[in-house]
Amino acid sequence: MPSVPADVPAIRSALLDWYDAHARALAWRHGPGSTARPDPYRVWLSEVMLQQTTTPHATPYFLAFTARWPTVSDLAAAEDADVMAAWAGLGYYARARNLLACARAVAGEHEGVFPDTEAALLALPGVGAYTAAAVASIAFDRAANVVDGNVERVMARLCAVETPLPAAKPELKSLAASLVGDHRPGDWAQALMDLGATVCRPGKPLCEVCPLTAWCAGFRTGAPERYPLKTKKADRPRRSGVAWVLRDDLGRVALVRRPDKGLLGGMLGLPTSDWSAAPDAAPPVVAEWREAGAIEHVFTHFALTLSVQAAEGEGDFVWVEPQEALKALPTVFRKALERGLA
DNA sequence: TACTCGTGGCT
DNA sequence: TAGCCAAGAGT
Repeated sequence: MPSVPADVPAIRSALLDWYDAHARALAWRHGPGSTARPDPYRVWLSEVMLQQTTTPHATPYFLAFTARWPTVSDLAAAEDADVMAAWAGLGYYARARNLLACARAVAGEHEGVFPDTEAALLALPGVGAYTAAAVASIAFDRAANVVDGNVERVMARLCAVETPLPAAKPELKSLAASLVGDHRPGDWAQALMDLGATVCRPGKPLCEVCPLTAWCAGFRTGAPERYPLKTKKADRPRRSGVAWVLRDDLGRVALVRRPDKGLLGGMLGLPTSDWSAAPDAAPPVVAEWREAGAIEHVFTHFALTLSVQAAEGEGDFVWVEPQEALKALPTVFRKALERGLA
């Protein structure tokens, strides 16, 4: 078990100084050391959007959501379909369902005001250990232990942790906890994450500009990029199926609302076969189907080839104008629809 | 605990 | 190009 970093006050001071000079300007962030109290709604919304999602990808969604729903009460009053459509393309759609559930819990059970403790935040839908700690520290100035993938990597390098992920998670969290303090908790959390994102990067870390090299055991090994160690992941299987692009005499596209649970849950989608079926699976309605090609899409745990067939016809579907459908669909269906319309 | 759950950019 | 990776949560 690696020891707690020596000289905690010096490490904290060095990183906070670095943050004051190098903090990134982000849509949801006030300047470092700002006395303006961040809006908990915006902090929470940004943290949910940033779960497993890059800043460039999340930023336009954050701007669109805050423009359309300026407060948590506005979001709580939104239609489910509008929120799911606005989330389309961002991925991990359970986040959008939980986002609405959380907004409605805050509006209905907390009088529209976000709770200001880590424990109370943790009880909200879609708010886990990371997000509860992040909102508590950034929005409410609580000394919470904010641990994401960046922080895990920084700790693994700083302390040269030889245990591979994911088994090392408790150890890395404990190391991060030893550095948390009451001074500028929100800035501390963001400084650690910014350092991981821009300096202590997964590949080719920029140790020459890092404020922590004096204390970094990984740096002293000469190969800091080796950390954190990881156990090998299983190979990604390949699946296939058929997607059907059916258009009525007005040119509208036939869509289906997917069940709330499971892949792409709660989202609109094209009618498809099972994604293990042979390409001759039975179409949803009788029509003169023609081959329109195929699309590839890679999910987290499998790769998918969808053969696309197109036809004109009628049936019991959600009929949507093609331009609207393209905006409201998850990427895999957007790709298939574009192929079917071509 | 281990698996499910998206997407796009980078190497 | 095929894998890696990103401010994780729910089950």
